[in-house]
Amino acid sequence: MSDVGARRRTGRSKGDEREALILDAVRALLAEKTMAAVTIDDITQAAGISRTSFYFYFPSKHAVLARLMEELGDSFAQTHDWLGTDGQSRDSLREQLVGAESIWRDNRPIMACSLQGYGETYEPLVEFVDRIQQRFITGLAAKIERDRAAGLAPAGIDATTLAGLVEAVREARLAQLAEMPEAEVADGLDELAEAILRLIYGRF
Amino acid sequence: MSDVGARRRTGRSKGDEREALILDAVRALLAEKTMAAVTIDDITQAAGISRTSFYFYFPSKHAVLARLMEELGDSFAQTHDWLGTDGQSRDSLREQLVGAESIWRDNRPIMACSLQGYGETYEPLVEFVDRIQQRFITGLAAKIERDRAAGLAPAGIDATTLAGLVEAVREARLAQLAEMPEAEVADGLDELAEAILRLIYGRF
DNA sequence: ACAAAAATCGACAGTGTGTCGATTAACGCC
DNA sequence: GGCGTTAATCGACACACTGTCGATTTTTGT
Repeated sequence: MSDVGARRRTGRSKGDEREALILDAVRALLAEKTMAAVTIDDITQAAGISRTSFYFYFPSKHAVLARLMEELGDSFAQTHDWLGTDGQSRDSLREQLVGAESIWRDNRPIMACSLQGYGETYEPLVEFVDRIQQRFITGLAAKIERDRAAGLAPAGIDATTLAGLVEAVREARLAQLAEMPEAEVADGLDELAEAILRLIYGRF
Repeated sequence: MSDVGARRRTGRSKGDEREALILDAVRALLAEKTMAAVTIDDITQAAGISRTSFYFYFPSKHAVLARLMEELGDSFAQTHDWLGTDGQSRDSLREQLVGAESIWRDNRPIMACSLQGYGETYEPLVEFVDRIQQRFITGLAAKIERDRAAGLAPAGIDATTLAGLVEAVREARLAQLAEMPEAEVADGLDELAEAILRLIYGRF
């Protein structure tokens, strides 16, 4: 269940348990406050450990957030199947959006941190978020070029740029939807799908 | 040249001058550091005043930023003429974007603060940014509905929602463009205009 | 059982914020 | 041109949060 870092040589338990405790504490705190407002003392108090113990496990608050996000990065990677399709594939797109929205909804506070620009000071975090976005953007750019070559999509905007624009609406809207009552989500996703298709395939 | 707040009864000069000094200092500092990294001591030092003097003029760093932004709010309001047109009016849209981009470029650090989500803790600032966005969104929503009634634009997405999506791409892209060399801007704005038109008028 | 490494602790030093009471400078008026 | 009132400035303080140290206690492998 361990064998994670090179820090502990054998499969210890006490430490990993504490680590999980900290992660949980932060998750819980994030439900009430914004990350910037959460203090180390809040965390240690919630986790029932002492200040110094925290620093034994993580070098800073940012590092905790990074860990929290890493777990999510994998989830998102699994919702990219639409990128593999050809043409509009509206249903596949919708499915992809449904998946992404539910990740957003389930991890609202954590996701919010990234676009609140928290951790602008902490390079690793910025890079990490960037990498996830880039993965989506390059994937989408490839799909767009494929579709254009097949005559399914109009030219007119550089494929990578366009993919970036799509990513921007997608993210902005998912963030909003995750804040809204679940009943309105279905419509919201339909609209978002329509918007994305217009961006890529729209003519006028 | 004064008569601003109710704080000073007569048209003093020393105070206003100092206030301007602080504003300038922050503007200058913002060119190097991010707002979160700028400290009050940085400001007072750059402005050549003492810590307490700063607090005489502004209650906090946020307040300075708010002031800086207010000045910009007016500028933006003047670039909304496209919203009054009917139909695509690509040229007018482009013009509007050119104007907005140049404001962005000239005030990059300040604008960046708002979308870095700095001041998430400071309600007035959040509200202010919101209000500016809302002005654009409601204006655009009205235009969209007008165009739809005239049969110039397809239905399918709630007008206000769509306006919000447009605002999202617009802002995201303007932010990026302001970071790029000026030579690439022209193309970038063409692409952005195309994307916006696709969102509003696109069919497929 | 016993050394080595993991984990915990209390106390400290640094940095940044915002506030207080007191002091100095500027104006308005007679 | 002095004199009260208000603007402006100052140094020092109290507070909150971060991150680090050296010392101490647990845990664990053999």
